Amino acid sequence: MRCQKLHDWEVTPEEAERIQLSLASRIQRSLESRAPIRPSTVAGAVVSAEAAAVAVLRTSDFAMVEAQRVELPRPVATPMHYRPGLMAFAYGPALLRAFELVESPVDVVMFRAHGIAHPRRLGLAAHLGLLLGVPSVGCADKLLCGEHAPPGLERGEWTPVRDGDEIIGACLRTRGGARPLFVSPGYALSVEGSVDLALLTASRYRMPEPLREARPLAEGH
DNA sequence: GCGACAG
DNA sequence: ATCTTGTCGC
Repeated sequence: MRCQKLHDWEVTPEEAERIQLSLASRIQRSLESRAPIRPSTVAGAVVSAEAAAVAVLRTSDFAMVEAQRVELPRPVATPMHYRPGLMAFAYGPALLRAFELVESPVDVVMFRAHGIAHPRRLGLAAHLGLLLGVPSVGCADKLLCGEHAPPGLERGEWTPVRDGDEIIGACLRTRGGARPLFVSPGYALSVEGSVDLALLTASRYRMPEPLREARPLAEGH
């Protein structure tokens, strides 16, 4: 996959936040097109302290058709250097190198991170979706910002995540009785479209299949 | 102002 | 990441 270069990655935290604010307006425009998506392939992208991994799955049978892994440069993502809200600046370069290795066509990407459910509306999933020019969704275990009511216990039930007047994501029950997942639009998808994609890709398990496949690639080896 | 804070 | 609890795989 090819990726657009819109800015430097080696920047101060203050500069990183300015970049996020300037890119967030492009995301906003991309969310206006709320065409329902019927992907034939979905990629999952996961990072760990050691590596970034991308797994490409076919939606017909959820078989993995390609996997790529890139080790992180040693000093970048140590806990000491990680800042909530700036995750993309810690892991973005390695993730994009993994995407550059991907040869298969990818219709949509799911990230184990937030999309627009972010203090400046540019979580890693939104940021990288924009640079890749591919619709994307963020799927996280816990909230970074915003408020929500607890969703019902049945699979498919969800409540909006709100920050002030804005709806920035969904608290979604992807599996009955299990802890909900926080889903938010990345690039070129609405909240409803993001919920639909999460439910399409997660059936037996709480976590969407592309992320379940990518996780051990990022951690293992 | 203080603490919490995606991975 | 790290900790704890609830998720997940047998």
